[in-house]
Amino acid sequence: MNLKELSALLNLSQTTVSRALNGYPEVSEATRERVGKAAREHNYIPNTRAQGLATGRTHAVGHVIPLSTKHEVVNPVFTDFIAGASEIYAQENYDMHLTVVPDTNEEAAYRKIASKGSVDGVIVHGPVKNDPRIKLLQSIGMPFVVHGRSNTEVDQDYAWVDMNNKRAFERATKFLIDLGHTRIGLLNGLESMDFAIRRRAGYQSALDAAGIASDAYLCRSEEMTEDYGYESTMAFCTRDTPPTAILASSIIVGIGVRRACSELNLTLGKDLSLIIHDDGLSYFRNGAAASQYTATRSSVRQAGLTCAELLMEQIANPDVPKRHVLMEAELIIGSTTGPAPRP
Amino acid sequence: MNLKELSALLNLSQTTVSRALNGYPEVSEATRERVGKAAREHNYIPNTRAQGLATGRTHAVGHVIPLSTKHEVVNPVFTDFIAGASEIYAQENYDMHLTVVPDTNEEAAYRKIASKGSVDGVIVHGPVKNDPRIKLLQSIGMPFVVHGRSNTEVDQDYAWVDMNNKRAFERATKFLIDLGHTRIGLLNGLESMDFAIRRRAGYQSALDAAGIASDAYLCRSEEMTEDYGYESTMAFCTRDTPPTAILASSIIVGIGVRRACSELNLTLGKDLSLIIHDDGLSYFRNGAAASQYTATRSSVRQAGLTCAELLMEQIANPDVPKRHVLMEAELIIGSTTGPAPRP
DNA sequence: GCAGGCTTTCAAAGCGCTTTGGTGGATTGA
DNA sequence: TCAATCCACCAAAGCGCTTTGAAAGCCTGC
Repeated sequence: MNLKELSALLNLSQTTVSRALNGYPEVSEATRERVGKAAREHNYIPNTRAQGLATGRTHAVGHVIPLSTKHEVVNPVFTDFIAGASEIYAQENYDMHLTVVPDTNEEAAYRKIASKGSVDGVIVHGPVKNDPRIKLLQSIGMPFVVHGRSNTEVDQDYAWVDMNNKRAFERATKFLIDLGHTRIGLLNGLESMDFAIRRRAGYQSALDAAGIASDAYLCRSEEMTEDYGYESTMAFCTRDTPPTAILASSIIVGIGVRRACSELNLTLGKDLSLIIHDDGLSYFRNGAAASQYTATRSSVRQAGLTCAELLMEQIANPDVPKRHVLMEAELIIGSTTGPAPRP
Repeated sequence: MNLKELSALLNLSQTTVSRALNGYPEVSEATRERVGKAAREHNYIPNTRAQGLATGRTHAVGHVIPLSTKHEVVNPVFTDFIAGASEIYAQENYDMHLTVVPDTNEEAAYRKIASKGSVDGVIVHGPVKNDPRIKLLQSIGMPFVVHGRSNTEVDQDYAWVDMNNKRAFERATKFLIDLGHTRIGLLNGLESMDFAIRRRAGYQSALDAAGIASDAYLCRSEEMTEDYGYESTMAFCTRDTPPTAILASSIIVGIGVRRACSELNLTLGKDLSLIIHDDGLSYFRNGAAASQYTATRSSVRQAGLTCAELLMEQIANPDVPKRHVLMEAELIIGSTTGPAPRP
């Protein structure tokens, strides 16, 4: 059933039917109801492509996942972000397009997305240092919101939603230092990514403030898998002077650390302290059990929701000033931290 | 830059430019090259909406996530599936649309997707028993592939890709029985879902074969979160007669079981045996470490890839007979299983 | 030298919608 | 009663592409 058929059925022009359906005032209440009823009865739904062609609006947004960050799509953090965003999309009747772009020619990919005209705006994932995509999207003139930030050298006139990564990791590190730890391992995410750079900076800043020299061996940077946590802990603990505490960039890495500990017969919070960053992942609740992790917590689902909101806002009104949202993480005290063991 | 502008620039008709770009034979090699060059130089990319309107093809597929399965989007299993599928999409230059539909009016949602005309086909996730969506999509006439199956009462003429869930869980249960276990807990997924029903059947069938009565208390059904594994194990083990073995539907549930064990000071493979189903999740490799889980293994990423392939096939040629792919799981022996402890 | 057949190009219709710019008829005010 | 206003509706253009049907130009071969 299309507009033409429906209007023929009703003995009305396409114009009138279209207006009736879209709530324009120049239609009598009587016909509006008649049209609405018929549309419902015959399951009439406007063809989005045609609608998009005519209006220039697609009612869809794109999420572009660079393949360069290895497999960001499969990152549970990404998944929870998407879930948050799609709450807004469902509500606003927007579609979500997922595009995985190979890193070979990212610029071309974004240009393509823009000229294909299949989305009204995009969310930029996994910003790196001085991310070229920002300038690119600005020049193309496509509305976008960045999940995270790029560093400050780039023109700041873009919308972003970020967590205060530096502050969170600074606090966590300081918390460990206050407990007497001096050898603190950092299992960071990929340090090509902006968030990881900031976390590293926070960690470093707390060490500096306490006058503790940092040990390059204790700082690792990888994709945040369970295995990464496991392998790193195993490597750390077969060393002469293992760290007495570890800061892990994700609960998933933390799970790997825990597995290594149980294999090595170390008790978390006693033999080894652990603080994780808790994104509030739906499948990995860091609840109030005896084994709760000490954590910096900030909901990535909420971040997704906020990003989507900002994007909707920008699409609706492109001239609105670009907003920035910086979320602070809470510090949750669990059972995985304790005073540094005496040597 | 659009077709009109481009053809004006080249002093050619839109027809010729379009044909040149789409590889039609009735264009001289000379002009084809001239057109191709100009298109590249001016970053001309056809507008998908217009192309879609004209051809009836969108070059996009839809993944519809029922919200009824609580939050399937955030299920890491889903995520890995998507990653596999998008490999094919990237290769075939297809877009992926993600739609989260509230379970209130699923039928309407699918109809809507069909008439909106924004996708050429869909992948059906999380089929339940006697899933109404199958009949619906068949009647609408939209190409689709089901990840999983619905039970056999439904007309079988549809394409699906599934893992042999029954067989896998039957083998795993038998493996435990052979080790002397008789009280075997089952931490199943949501038993509204087809896959969970089959797993349950496999479990039951092995018990029956061994003449072991099943204990309703030992069978649980929930969303496969880490917490579910943890809580269930805690509940089991504060009982008079706890199970000596557990079968968990996902590595994530298994991780929760392990956490509970370390909290309860139980050694996996000695005090409690555990077999998980391992979907081969990218962020949770069940590698060859000392703590490797005994598992039934089948790559969900591969399943995603295969689903996408079948869908492409069907879109290209709707009259092709519907294919079914049934993947067998391997049984991997790790360190989390051992003989049943003597009472 | 010209009908017939190729090759290469084009104008125009159409995909399903929105939107512009009317039009005809009822209603109002003097 | 007639011009001025409104109201409710409509025909047609246009969004950017593909595709049909036709035509122009160039070879053939008799």
